Amino acid sequence: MSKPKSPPRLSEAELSHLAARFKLLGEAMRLRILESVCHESHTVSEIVEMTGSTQANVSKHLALLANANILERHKEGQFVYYGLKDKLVLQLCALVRIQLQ
Amino acid sequence: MSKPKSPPRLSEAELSHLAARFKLLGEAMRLRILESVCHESHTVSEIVEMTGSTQANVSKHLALLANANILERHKEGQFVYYGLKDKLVLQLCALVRIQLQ
DNA sequence: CTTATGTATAGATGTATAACTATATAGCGA
DNA sequence: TCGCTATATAGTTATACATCTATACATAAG
Repeated sequence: MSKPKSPPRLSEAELSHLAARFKLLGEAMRLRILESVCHESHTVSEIVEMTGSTQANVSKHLALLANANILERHKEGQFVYYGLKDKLVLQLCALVRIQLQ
Repeated sequence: MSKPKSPPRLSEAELSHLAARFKLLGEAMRLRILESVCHESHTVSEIVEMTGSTQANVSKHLALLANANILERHKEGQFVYYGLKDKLVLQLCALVRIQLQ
């Protein structure tokens, strides 16, 4: 006989990680950055231009997204290119956009 | 002849809504609340007990989630039941959990 | 009505963090 | 070497917000 199947609760750690992931996507500027690199990699300066934010601000957000393995970073000479590493975020955005009609 | 297809950029408003949605999910306590009602509706008191937070705090989060149409709310006598309205958030969580391995 | 219980809200506090300015680091060209 | 450009980081400020305590509101019971 099986137990009354208690729902498989998420651990504290899992919840925190999940929340942290969502929190990263919960900022318009970061979404704009993701949008700007969703098709091809770009340098920081290009992303600054595309998003209309300041260099320092963009650089910080890029670091956050790269640390979370959402973006990949590679250096070419004096330029640093950022590109979308975790394509799944596009699916997430698409799903949520459907939710919002 | 077609233009070089510029990516269909999200409007400011869309970006904000998208970010707001993600931000709602970017809080461990709210995820815990969602988890507690993902199978069946529960009263505020029950959710307070399940989540281990305070009544005031839970009530506030429930209001946020209900206003965002993620939870549905109905009153029965002196009790208020909250239940999952937007089942899509479960898919979102599942997807992100996969991302995190 | 009065009391008890369930839920919501108001106000205060602490913390996290986005964005800014300024500066530091790194690599290229002269 | 020096200067120029690209990127990162440090320090500051302002704001958002999670949480707490206390209180208000709503409903049921006596």
